[in-house]
Amino acid sequence: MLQVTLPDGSSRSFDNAITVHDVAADIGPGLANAALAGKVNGELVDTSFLIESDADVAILTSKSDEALELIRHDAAHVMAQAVQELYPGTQVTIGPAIEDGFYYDFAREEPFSPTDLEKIEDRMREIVGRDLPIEREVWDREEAKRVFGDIGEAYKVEIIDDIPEGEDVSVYRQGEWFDVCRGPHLPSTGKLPKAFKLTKLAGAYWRGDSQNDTLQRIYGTAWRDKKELKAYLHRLEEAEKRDHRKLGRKLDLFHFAEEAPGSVFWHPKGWTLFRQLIDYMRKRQEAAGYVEVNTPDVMDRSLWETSGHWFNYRENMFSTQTEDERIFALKPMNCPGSVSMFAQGLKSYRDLPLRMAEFGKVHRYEPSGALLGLMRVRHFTQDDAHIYCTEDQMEQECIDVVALVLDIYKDFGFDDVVIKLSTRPEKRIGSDEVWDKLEGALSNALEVMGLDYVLYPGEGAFYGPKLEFVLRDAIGRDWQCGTLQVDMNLPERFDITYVDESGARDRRPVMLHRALFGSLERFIGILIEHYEGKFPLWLSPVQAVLMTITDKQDDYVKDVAQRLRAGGIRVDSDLRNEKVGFKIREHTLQAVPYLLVVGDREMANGEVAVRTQSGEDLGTMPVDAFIAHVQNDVGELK
RNA sequence: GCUCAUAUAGCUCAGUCGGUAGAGCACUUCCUUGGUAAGGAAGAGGUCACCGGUUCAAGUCCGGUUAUGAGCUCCA
Repeated sequence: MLQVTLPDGSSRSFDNAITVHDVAADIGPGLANAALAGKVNGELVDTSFLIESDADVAILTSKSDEALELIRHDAAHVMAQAVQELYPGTQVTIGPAIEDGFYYDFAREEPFSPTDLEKIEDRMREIVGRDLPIEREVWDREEAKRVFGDIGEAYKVEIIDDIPEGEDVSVYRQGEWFDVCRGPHLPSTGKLPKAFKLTKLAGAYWRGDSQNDTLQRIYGTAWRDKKELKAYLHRLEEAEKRDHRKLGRKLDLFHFAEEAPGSVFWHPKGWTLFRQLIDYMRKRQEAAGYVEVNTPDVMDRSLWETSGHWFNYRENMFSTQTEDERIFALKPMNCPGSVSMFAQGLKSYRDLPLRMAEFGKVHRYEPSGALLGLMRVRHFTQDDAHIYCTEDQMEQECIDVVALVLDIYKDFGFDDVVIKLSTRPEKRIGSDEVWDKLEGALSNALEVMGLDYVLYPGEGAFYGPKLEFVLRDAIGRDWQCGTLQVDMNLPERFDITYVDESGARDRRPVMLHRALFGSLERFIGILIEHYEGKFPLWLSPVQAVLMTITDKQDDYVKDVAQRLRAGGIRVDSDLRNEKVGFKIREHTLQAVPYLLVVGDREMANGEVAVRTQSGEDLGTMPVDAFIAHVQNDVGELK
């Protein structure tokens, strides 16, 4: 006798051991047919899993989220089978489910072409049509290695070697094809919904290590049904319209040129945006007790030797040799300049915490393949700051930084920001006691504030742990924007000190590195996609456009434009010989918040007719009333 | 840096089998003076990314370089 308890609390008894499928069949034939997998005592299993003692059992159908993962994993297997049928000699490696889909990495001399993807997709549908039962087998480890070795699957042999001793080597078989896999899987290939699509081809390194062989990765997406697939593809299309590179061109914000890869040419409108953000940050920082400084862009090699960059970061630095054979480098980071600044003159404990901000332009020679629009550039501006404080002050300073960055993000509508905490890496400097202190300062700050975070063990910088504040772009890529790092290394290297209460001159401050936008370039890239180019009034490069109906209003409009500018409004005038409908359309597409139409009537009354970007008609109002309206609308952010 | 792809007018793109390049929008001029998402006509605009090769002939085929894109790696 064994008893099975279902999620609703009801239970069923069976005389002998039974499979998950049997349990489903016992409940009803419809469920037996729909069952894709089971959950036994919380563990995901195949429908063929044998239940031998009392257990909590749930039947998973395509409705559950876990089933969607199974579907994607199965799609990867079906793809691998299709690839090996079509291209014999291709080796399989790994193929997991990922967000929205799956991939599989293959080893094959000849590259796959985009047309191959169509063939593979067709073959996948055929394999689904064959409705091959998917069966789990447990193999002897050495036997498994021999079989996979014999058929030339060298990577699989490595994978089998990596399965921990004592764990089963499970092999899943579908028809002639089989693969080492932990599972679970669907009962048969016919259960895989024909709602998948192969999306892209890419190179990938074996085990994610650039020292290893390059494999060919095929990405696909898979869903419960065609409707979901269609919705996903539509979502992608919509996201593409938000692409900051497209909008940057359309809205005339910036461009890139071949001569300066990874460096932005900011156009007047884009630079206005940039300046608004700097003005905003400056105000926030001043209110938070920061001072602002500026340090040189080009500094002598010796400074970079002291900071450690010359040895640890040189391949990422732009350097230059002058006529007198001195070697200078463009700063890749602001910290060494900041520390030099701190070292200037005598500092007292009374000066701490010293919060020193700098809008610093940094240059990093990033790998060519890493460049991406505004998101990853070689020349960017950080809203950087370094906070020098005592160890006792460190935690409160961390709390204040986290509170400030989250509050600032809120002003842009980023309410739930992903926070990552990266801790001590294997290669590091400093004692474990110091690391305990540094990591504790960061994690305590988050915990005191009741904030969730994701832990990335071993991902910290060699000199200290870091917090990252991550924002997502239109197509779902995550970008680190804000960052907070604690550092006891640089103060040591530069031997900076302060005088304490007792007059001792050799007290070492702790140093916090923080950037809130992170890079202005990247943050603007995120903002463009976030707002789809329709910036809030205070950020809009052009806040209002005055447009005439006929040339009789030209002089009046020039006069009104002067008054609006005097009122602090960024305004353009459109005096072109075009119909007003044409002008409305054009400036609406340019996402100008206020469109001001001026005809004879407005001119006679000293008014403007106001229309918003969204098409709302605010009617006519005197010029001063409009200025007041805008000033009110911009609010405190300005 | 690695794998694959792409590069034609300011922008978006077409260009078949190798035979000296085309559209729409934008731009300029003219007509039109029109009240809330595209008025009309004409014109100008290209060393087909760059370097080399094959060929009687290259935007088109081949090789290299650069840049860009997707992903990988990296991201102090």
